[in-house]
Amino acid sequence: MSIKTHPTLQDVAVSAGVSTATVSRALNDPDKVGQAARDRIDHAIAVLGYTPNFGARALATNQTNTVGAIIPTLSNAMFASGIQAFQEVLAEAGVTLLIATTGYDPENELRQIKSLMSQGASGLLLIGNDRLDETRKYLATRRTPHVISWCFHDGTDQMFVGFDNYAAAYDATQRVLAKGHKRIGIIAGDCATNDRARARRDAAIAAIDSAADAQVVQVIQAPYRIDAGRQACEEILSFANRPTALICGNDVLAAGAMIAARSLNLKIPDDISIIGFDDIGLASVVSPPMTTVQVPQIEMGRAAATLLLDVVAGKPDLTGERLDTQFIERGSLGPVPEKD
Amino acid sequence: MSIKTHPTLQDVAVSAGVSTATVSRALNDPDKVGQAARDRIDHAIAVLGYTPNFGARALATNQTNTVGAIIPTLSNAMFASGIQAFQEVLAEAGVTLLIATTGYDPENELRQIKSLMSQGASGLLLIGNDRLDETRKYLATRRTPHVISWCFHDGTDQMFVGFDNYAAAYDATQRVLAKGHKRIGIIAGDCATNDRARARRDAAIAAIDSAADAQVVQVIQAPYRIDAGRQACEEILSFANRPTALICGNDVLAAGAMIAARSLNLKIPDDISIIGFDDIGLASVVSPPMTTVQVPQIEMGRAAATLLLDVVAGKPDLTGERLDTQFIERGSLGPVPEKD
DNA sequence: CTGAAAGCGCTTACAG
DNA sequence: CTGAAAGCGCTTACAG
Repeated sequence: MSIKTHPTLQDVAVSAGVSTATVSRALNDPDKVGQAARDRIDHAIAVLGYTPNFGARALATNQTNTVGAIIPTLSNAMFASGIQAFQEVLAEAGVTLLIATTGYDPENELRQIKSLMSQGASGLLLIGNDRLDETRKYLATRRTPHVISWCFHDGTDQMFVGFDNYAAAYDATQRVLAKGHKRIGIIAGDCATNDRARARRDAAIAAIDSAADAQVVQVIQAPYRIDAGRQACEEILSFANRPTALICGNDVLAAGAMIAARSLNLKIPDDISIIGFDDIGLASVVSPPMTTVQVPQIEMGRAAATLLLDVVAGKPDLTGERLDTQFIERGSLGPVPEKD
Repeated sequence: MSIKTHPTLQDVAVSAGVSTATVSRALNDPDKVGQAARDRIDHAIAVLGYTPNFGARALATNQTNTVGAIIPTLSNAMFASGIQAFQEVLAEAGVTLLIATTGYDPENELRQIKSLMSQGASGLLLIGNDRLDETRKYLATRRTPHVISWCFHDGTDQMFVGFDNYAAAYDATQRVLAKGHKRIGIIAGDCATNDRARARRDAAIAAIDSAADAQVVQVIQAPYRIDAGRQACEEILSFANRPTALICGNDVLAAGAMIAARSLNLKIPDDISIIGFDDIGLASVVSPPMTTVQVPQIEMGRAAATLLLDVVAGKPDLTGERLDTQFIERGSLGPVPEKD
């Protein structure tokens, strides 16, 4: 028995007694083909188990029906849900998702961009606005269709579908200040290559600074991992003049901080308030439930997909979209302790 | 200014004063090309900003360097981490990941399989062993290289890289029984199209049945969402003869159950023990920390990628891999209440 | 409605 | 080390 390689359009044509052109039409534009021919073709396809060859079609039509997403990590629930929504919209449009992760490394981002583009991606979803100059140049010179998400900025020619991290964090910090907290600690994400983390941190600092009598007790950076948040929190709480509130770069960090606080026998929020960012599933499950900033991930993923599809299709007059976040007050935020 | 379409191999060849064959060699097997020619070619590539056309290359070589993963959802932390690891291994091997989700719908799985295959995936990662007969036939007749993960079965010709859900859940249930619990409730995942959920449920029931004096108080199915777990738990706890322990299909369900128990003023584990499955990040963050079954997701993702790459490469004598799970005892499991 | 034929951009024996 | 040329499997004007 010989190994039968995949059947081609040609095989179908022969089997159905028509030309390859007709088979191709039957596949892509059935109305252009007579009923009789169509029936024979359908039958031949079924019998042969024919599937179109992707490369050949891509070469002939010069389009791949493929789009790429390059994200820091899939491990964060934050991105996972957004990408899930992103993918669903693509699937509805018959577009396939290529995915790659960078681990927050800009060099890696450039590498993955090149890789996905050479794999035929006709457009790209990128996260955040921190990237190599070389990457910007690459994107610009090839006019790579792309949409940037998880952040939003005005007055650029970039297409953003996201939210204003700075504004959201500033607002959240003001809510904390409104509870009377004067000494506040900040556990920021790794800011080096992460503009969202930086914006959140800077906003918190700015808001606190602008409140006459409040002060930033300490700012620590930690990677987005529970244990890192825990460790950072332990460090902050070991200081003499302990803060009464902790503002964290995201929910994962805040969850770690809550563990640390508890292990030091501090009551949340009686002894210390802790707030996160993102409102991932975990936030409402911990106890007390976590005060955080809700990011419209699903909506963002869907909107980004829709826009990217439009960009790829070359629609004119496209603009980005700024989505709203929402401060979610739950049990982990309380008034400043009386004794203070 | 005319819109310059992407430069081709041909353009590079002309610009470098060589034939396309030589440029192609310089790209794929540089040693076969003289230094001088190589230099001119590299220069031309840089100046022109040339990127190989994916479709053409795929057509000519009959390989795509692309692999697909079709998973129920990206929203569950469970899959996200495993897929992340899977993707990293692929990236190291220069292979790109196509991703699609099914929402636990078998019809959708088949659709996505066809879609990714027609997009040129040279192999597939599939989750679990529940699927349409039609899907099995499709996979078999085309000899689609694929690896099945998140479950493991002996004595098939299928390639599994996963763990034994039944054994793991059976073991976990025995640990619960060993604490003296007699009345046990089960909140299973949706079992209809999910063999892992079914195996976990059946194992729990079997283990309880085999314990002389223990009984299954109730079995409820719920989709893997926190609110669904919460609701299911409320329902179970509303019965007169309330269970002293709750075995949940996964951590998400267990987290919901913990919220419900707390809202009914039941202390965990003093009044009721709750255990989950998967050991996602959330499990160690809730309080009390959740007793669960740790699944080696990272390792599983990596192993699945390695195996799939081998399968695609046509390596002989390949076999699946059964990974071990580990029962993680944390605060949410306690002895049966005294008063009982 | 249908077919013959050119062309998409690469790779790869085959010759030299 | 290098080039001419065929071929990969489709699509799509062009003609009929």
